[in-house]
Amino acid sequence: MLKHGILGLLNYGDMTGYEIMTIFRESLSHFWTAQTSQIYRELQGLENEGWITSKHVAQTGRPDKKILSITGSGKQELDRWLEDDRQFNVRLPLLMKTFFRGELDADKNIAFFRSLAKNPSVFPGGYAAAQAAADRYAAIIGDSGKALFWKFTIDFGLMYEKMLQQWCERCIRELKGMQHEHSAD
Amino acid sequence: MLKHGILGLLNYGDMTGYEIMTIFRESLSHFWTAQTSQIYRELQGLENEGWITSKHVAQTGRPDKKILSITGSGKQELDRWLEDDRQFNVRLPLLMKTFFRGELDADKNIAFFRSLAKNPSVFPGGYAAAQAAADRYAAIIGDSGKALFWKFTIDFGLMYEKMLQQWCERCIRELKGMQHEHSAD
DNA sequence: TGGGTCATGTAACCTGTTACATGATTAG
DNA sequence: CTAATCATGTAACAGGTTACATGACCCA
Repeated sequence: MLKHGILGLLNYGDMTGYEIMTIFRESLSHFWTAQTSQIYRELQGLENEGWITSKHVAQTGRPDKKILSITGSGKQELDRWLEDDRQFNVRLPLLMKTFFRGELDADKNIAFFRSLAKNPSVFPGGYAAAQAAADRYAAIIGDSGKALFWKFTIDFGLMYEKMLQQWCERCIRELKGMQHEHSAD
Repeated sequence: MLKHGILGLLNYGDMTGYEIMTIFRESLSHFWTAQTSQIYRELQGLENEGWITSKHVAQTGRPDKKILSITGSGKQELDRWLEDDRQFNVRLPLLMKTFFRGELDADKNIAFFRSLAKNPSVFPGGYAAAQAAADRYAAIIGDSGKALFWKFTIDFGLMYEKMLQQWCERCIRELKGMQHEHSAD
């Protein structure tokens, strides 16, 4: 996944690993976490596969850099990956923990859901910042059709956050209902 | 995550690896995928940590089995994990692909969102089956407080699916809007 | 003089994926 | 007779996490 994400970014234009990292932080990181070290490792993998090539550029006053470009076979691989519509493996750590929270007492659980509803999980920097970053890059990419899909992922994040809040409220209501039943015994 | 999920299941009562696997398929697998082989590997890890113990039971007519039990330190570890409310790493493969779908043409993308909206992603066996499994195990666990959290995860799945459908419809509308603009040129 | 930016990684470890392996009993 | 159920794994590889490493420039 990450490998193809990086390939997708390089498809917008040539970049250094450092630039990939900074764009990644403002875009893909909203739905995929990765450390800098992993990005550099994946870049080596992409080069080994022949999907990207690199050009060493000496600089004075700042570190030398490696400019990376997608190759023809890299573009082909990106398209192949995009066309593959199989379902993806689910992985929601939040639910894994929720599932077993019956071990903890109701007050702790209510506090948990309250804090979850309050803290934005998808855009820690806020929706506006995410949208601003998307607009900034849309101008660079210069293709409104491509930028639209960036926006779609931001829309998803917003809708997800709203849904999460509703779910939290519902869980809190049901937990409070249980508490009442108990005190009525 | 998986390690602690297995620990949580063993906290309901003693089980064999095989039983963990079957319960897993009807519960945790809705938000976490894992192969049988990984479950057995994690079980070895749990035993190495001293969080579970095993008892070999010889059987005639069917394979011998290993009955697993959570230990005191295992229960402690489970609680420690549950109390740790740090945010989790996000990982939404669906959005990774969506982000770059601008490479494909609008018709393909509309078809993609249509199929996504139609096919239930969280409960491939249907909501009713998931709920039935939860009820069945609730009777076994015999603790309505714990069963409530199982239900919460199913509620989440339902709300997520509805949200996903709305998102798909919205994306389709915007893509169609773009097509109109083009044909009006 | 201290922190942020630019710029690159290595190493060890842990977790997830894919493929393979075995074999008896029981229900249709 | 054949498929499902019970019951256990190993091996190799791919991908993600954590910790560590270097160093010059520029701005406050």
